[in-house]
Amino acid sequence: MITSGELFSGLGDPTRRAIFEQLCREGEQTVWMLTEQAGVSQPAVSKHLAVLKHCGLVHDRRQGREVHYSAKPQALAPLVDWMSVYAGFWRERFDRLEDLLKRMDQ
Amino acid sequence: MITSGELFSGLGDPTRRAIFEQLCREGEQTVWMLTEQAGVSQPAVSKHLAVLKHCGLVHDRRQGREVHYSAKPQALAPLVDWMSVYAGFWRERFDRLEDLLKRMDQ
DNA sequence: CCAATCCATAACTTGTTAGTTATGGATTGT
DNA sequence: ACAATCCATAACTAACAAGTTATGGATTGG
Repeated sequence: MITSGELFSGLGDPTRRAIFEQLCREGEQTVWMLTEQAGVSQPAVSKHLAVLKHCGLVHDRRQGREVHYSAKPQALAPLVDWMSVYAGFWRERFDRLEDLLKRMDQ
Repeated sequence: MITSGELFSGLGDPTRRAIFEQLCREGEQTVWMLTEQAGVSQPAVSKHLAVLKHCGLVHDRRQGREVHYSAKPQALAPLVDWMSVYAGFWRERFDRLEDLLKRMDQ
């Protein structure tokens, strides 16, 4: 299982977070599409995607010579759990999110 | 204002996160108490505390020659907001899926 | 007043990581 | 079959971050 720690450091890098955010916003994207936006080289993007994949934050689907990546926001669940413990103040706001993620788990 | 990015990298380090968690769990602590738990030298702890303070995650109160640190979980707010947005992308998709399933039932 | 304590900063070392270029495997189109 | 495209990996470099020891300021106790 992925820990909140791995997710924190996985999303700690700005470029990597931007890639994940783009996948969330715009849906499935090829490596090349992500590279155009990222402002870094294609191998750099591939490495970031490997890290995100290890965290379970993205899924890849090969189609011909293209690889399509998509976001898996459910993988944020351990972060939600961590936050609900340490951000007691926002307990209520988070209960709703937790419910949603649990429904997805089923 | 502190961005979610600064919080992600601020909490990305395991030692730093452990310090913050200890402050959340056990309340106000001196630097020395934190050092005993942290497993690293006192200057290392001080540097981590400086980072956490820059993120607004801790507050320090000097009393004599001791400095008491305490957690400020409210500073996690930008992270909560970030999560709401990007866990929300999942919800939209889930809703669309629900719609689709409903239409298929008919 | 002097020694001891608590902490922060400075200076430095080292390990990690994000970036690069080079390359090769797999696939497609001609 | 061949050239071109898409992507991942390897190998390397450079930058940063986290650790160390050394030091000094501030405070307390004797």
